[in-house]
Amino acid sequence: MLHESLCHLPVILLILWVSGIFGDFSTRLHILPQDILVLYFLRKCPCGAPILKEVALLPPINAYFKNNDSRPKLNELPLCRRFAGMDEVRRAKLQELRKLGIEPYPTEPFPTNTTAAEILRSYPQKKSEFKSVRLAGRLWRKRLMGKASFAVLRDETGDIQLYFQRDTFAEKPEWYDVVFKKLLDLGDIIGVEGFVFTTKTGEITIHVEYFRLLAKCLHNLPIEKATEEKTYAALTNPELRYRMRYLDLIVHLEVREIFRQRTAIVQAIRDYFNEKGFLEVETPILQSVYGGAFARPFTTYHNALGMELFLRISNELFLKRLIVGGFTGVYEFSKDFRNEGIDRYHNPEFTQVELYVAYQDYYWMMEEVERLLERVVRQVKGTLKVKYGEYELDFTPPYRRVRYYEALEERMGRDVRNLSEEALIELLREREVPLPEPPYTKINLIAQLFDKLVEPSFIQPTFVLDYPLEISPLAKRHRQAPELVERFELIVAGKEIANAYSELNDPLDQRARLERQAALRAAGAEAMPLDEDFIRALEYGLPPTAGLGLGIDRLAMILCNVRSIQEVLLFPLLRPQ
RNA sequence: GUCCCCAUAGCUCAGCGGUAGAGCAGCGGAUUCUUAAUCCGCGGGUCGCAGGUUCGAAUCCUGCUGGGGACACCA
Repeated sequence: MLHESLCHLPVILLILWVSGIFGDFSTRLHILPQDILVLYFLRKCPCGAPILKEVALLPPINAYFKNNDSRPKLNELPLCRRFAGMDEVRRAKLQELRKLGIEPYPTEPFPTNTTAAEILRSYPQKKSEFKSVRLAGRLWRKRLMGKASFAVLRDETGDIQLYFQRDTFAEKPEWYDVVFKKLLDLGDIIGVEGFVFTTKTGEITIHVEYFRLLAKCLHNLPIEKATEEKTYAALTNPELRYRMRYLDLIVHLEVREIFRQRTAIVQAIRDYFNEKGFLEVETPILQSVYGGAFARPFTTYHNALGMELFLRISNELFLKRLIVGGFTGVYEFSKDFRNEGIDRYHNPEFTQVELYVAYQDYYWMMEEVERLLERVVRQVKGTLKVKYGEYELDFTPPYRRVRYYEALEERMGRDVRNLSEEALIELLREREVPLPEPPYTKINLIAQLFDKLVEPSFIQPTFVLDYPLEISPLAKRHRQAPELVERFELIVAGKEIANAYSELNDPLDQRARLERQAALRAAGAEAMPLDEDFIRALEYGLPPTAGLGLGIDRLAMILCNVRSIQEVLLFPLLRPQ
């Protein structure tokens, strides 16, 4: 062996020499196509030992001489190989089922009488009630062992083990051997009927006596597997999860739980408001004048009217019109649309619930928010202490209350109200806070300081109250300080989740403040347009009113302990593919 | 809108100039208490798209598309 290799040495040296002619050999130690050509002509080592045979499998010659069509054509392969790993395997099984007279998408219903969770919860106490169960869901795992097999069924409520035994199977044995073992795939939707028992290892299991295919699944499912030592991740790519949310929901029971909780949050809020006698209403999404918030709107076009319309950025002005109209408490779960950037706290369409209650003020509303959240958090989480990331948030009222300027002074170590614009800009630079959008007004700079330095520091539920008048054009002047308004925000985990005022009901003041906004708008700033009809409504008399906006997505993020808003939106906005 | 990172098998990822890899899923076989079933065998890819550099590109460069993160806007 050794001497054979040695006798190839001259050939190898020849190769190196020829290669040197073709290119910069010093940078590589690999065999090139031209090397192979040399070998091809030499064929044999001077000692007589064949060379080409040994070299023939080297990569370049493979590429060099290989006929591209030498591989078997796809349709020449037997079916089982041709479509291995592809959806077509399942398509073929579907045809096979039809041949056996089994419709893969039957019309007949399959009424169930229990669920996986129900069996797991109640069977140990009430064994006699589970002699004949019917349930339906996806076939989730198969552990085939010859004449008996285990499988897992996943229904809406969770997973339960199935047991199939050839000899006790009610149908013909072929149903076990062919239909169950060969033609059913993971992900297929089936209905099963049988009795519940406990295995030797203590797992509650359905002994299946009859099953029915209800819908064939034509895709391979990414199925998660996990043990103590190791987890085989299934579907973690966020893009795929959001684009194919149905798949995400099939695979991840915890994702289903997030959306159940989101719905539970909405229901708890609705229940609370309804018990209070507030009226749930619906107001226009398509508006010819938008308002109620600072935001760029989406525009659309009405063909018959021949006019531009806006998707609402807020429903505030409509709800106040309803209070003018005589309702004392109205609320709406409002999907609002804002034409702004997308990040983990912002989606272009999002949901808030807004509530307006006549004859109340923001102090009353603060207590109302505490009572509401106490109820909602307890109902959804079963406790008032909620884990959010590294924090444990405590929703037990009362929440800390801190005035806007006092919080700012506490954080900055001095009162910033008397500083000049230049001094404020300097202060922002000093604290490494990016400058806001120009024009730089005192109030914009102060608001930037507050938003960047103060707000994120409130982790536990905290009311910040008495905001500057300039940044709150719809809130009533503070009863003691005319440069402030009666407004609060609720901050949790450093983010605003609610915003409320004693609503401005002085039509003259409101007109002046909105005209000021209109002037700012004309100067290029983001500000509210003037809604003449809204002013007119106020002129008819809005009772003293407390108003609230509560961000449902943000609240859901906190209560579900997720860090991105996309996790609490079933179908977050993504670019189309 | 700006900057940084990512895109390889159905899924999760490795490879980062020299024949495209693993685990899970899939296919064939064995298996009547398994549970990540196990054991034996097998297949699976336009390496996001388009150019460029190179004898040779999944790998290096440029552009594009999509996503993630940060910033800006905003809630």
